[in-house]
Amino acid sequence: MLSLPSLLSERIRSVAGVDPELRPATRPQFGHFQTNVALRLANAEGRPPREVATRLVEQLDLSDLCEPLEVAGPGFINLRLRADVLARVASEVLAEPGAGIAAAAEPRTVVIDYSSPNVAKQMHVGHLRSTIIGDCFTRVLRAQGHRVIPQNHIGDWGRQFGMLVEQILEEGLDAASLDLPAAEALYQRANTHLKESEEFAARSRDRVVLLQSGDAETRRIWQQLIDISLTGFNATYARMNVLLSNTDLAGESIYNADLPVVAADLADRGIAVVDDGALVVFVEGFTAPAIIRNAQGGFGYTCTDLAAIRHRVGDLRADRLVYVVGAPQTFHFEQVFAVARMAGYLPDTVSAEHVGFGQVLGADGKKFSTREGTAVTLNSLLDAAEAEAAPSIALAAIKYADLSNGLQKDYTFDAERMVATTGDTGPYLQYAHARVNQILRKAEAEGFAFDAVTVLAEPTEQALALQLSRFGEVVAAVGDTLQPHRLCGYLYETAGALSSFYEQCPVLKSEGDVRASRLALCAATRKVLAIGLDLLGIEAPERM
RNA sequence: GCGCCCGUGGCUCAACGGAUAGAGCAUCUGACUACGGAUCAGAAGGUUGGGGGUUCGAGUCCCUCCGGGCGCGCCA
Repeated sequence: MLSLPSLLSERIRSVAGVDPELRPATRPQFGHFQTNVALRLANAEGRPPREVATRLVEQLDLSDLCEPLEVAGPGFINLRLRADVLARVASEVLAEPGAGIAAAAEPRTVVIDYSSPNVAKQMHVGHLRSTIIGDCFTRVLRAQGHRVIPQNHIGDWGRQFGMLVEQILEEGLDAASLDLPAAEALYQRANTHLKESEEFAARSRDRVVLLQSGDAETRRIWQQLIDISLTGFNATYARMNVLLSNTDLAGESIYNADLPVVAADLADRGIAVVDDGALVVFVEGFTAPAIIRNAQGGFGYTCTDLAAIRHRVGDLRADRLVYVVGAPQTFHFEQVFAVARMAGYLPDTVSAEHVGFGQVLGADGKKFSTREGTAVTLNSLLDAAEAEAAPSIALAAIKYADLSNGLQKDYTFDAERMVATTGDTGPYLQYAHARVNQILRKAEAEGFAFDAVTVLAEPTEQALALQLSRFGEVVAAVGDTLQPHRLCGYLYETAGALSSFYEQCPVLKSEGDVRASRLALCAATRKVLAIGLDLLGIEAPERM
C-alpha cells in the first residue's frame, strides 16, 4: 500500500510541479497535513503566495481523500482527510502484519557493529548504550526487510593477554574457574604487576609472542579467558533481552591473519608509506596520518578495522556498514573510512556510518563512575534500575531513557526518573499498552466482535486514527536516519492520542457499529504500541 | 593551536528553513461508587548563550564571540 502522505504528495506534485514537502499539521485547527509549496513557488513566479495557493487549490482534485482544501496564513494549503479515509487506513493498520511498516524497496545487507565488550573485563556504561542502540537498529532494519548481520567486535586480542596469561600462570589459577568479575580483578592485578616489575613486563611481552605464534598452552588459557567472558556477556545479554548471540561474534582475533595482508597491500600500492618507522596513510583533510603498523611492527585497531571492512564488504557482501561506537571515536572512523575508500575496500556503492553516541552521566551531571573513580559496570546499572521497579519495567525504563534522546547527546542516568510511570518514559508506554489491552480483554470476555474501523465521528477518534497511519513512515525514517528517538516520540504521542480518545469515547459502554469500530481502533493502537516497543527492544506487557 | 559535538522555561528533552517554539518532571487548579486514577483535564512558566548576516520566513543555514564536553602518529 502506498502511504497516505506519499499518495497525497504525488497528487500535489502533479499539479505544482515540485515536491510539496507535505508535513503533519502543526496545529489541530490546520487539519491533518500542510504544505508550503505555494510560498516557495510564489517567489519564483513573482506572485502573491495566497494567490498561488488559491490557484493550486482550484486545480487540485483530492475530493476522494480530503475535505475541501483551505488556504491559510501567508499561503499554506491545509489538508483534512475525510473520516472514511482515516477509517480505512486505521483498518489497514489493524489488518497488515506489520501495522503499516513497508518493506524496503531495495533490501540491503546491513552490517551493524555494536556492543563489542572486552574479554576479561565486565561490560560498562559505554557498552550499555552501544548494545541497546545497536539492538534497536537490528530490529528496525529487519522489520523493513533488510538483511542485517550483527557483528560483535569483541576485544579478544592484544597485548593485554600477555600479562593476563603470565599472571594466571604465576598465581597457578585455573582460568576456566573464574567468573567475569574475578577475571577483571585478575586484570587489575596483572596491570599493577606490570607497572611494578620490569621482569614481569618482559615475560608478558614474550608471552604475547607465544600467543601470536600459536603456542598450545598459551592459546588454551587465552581461549579459557574468552569462554568465561562470553558466559558473562551472554548472561548480561539475556538480562537485557537483546538479540545478540554467539553467532554474531566476530572478535578482533579473527582478523589476525589479514593484518599483514592489508599492510602489504596498502604498501605495495603506494597508499601507505613508512614514516618515522611506522607504516602510515596520509589522508587529505586529516592532520595526523592513520597508523597501519607501528615502528615495532605491531598492528593497531586502525588496521583491524580496515581488515574488518574488507571482510564485511567482500565476504559478508554488505552494502551498508553501521558502527555503533561512542562519539570520541568519530575521528578514528572518519579516517578509517577515508583510507578504506582510497584502497577500494569500501566502494562507492557501500555506505559507512559511524553512529557516535554521547556519554552516560551520573546524577551529578558528571561522567559516570564509582566512588573509587572506576567505570560503572553495566550490571550495576541494571541493579540500580531494578531497585526501583520490577525487572521488565526497569529494563524498559533504561532502554527508553537511552533511546529517547538524540544519540549524540550525553544523558543523565537517573533511575528514579526513568522508571516513573507518568511522563515520557518506557514504563508509561508499557502501561498505555496494558491499559488498552485490558479493554480488549474485557471485550473478548463479553463476546463483542469487531472487524474494522468504520465510524470515526469524534475528533479524538480521528486524531488517533491519523496517528496510527503514520507508524510506517516513522519506522522508515528511523531505518534511514538511525534516530531511534523519533520512534520514541511517536509512540509517546500515540499513547497521548490513546488517552484523549479513551477519555472522550466510551468503548465498552457504547453499542453497535460504534463499539465495534472503537474496539478495532483500540486493537490497531495496541498493535502499533506492541510492535513499536518491540522495535525498541522493549517488552509490551499484557497487564501491569 | 586545530577539529568534532553540545548550549531551547526551575529541571530533563522535542522541533525534516515555515503559521502562535512543543512535551514531560516539578509547581498550582480541577475530575474519583472509575469501559483500569499506575489516569485525565486545565493554569502558570521562553527576548531558543551573546552579537552580526543570508532569506518572503531562522532554534534550524553562514560568520564571530562566550560557556561546557570530547578528540588530535605508533593503546584500543
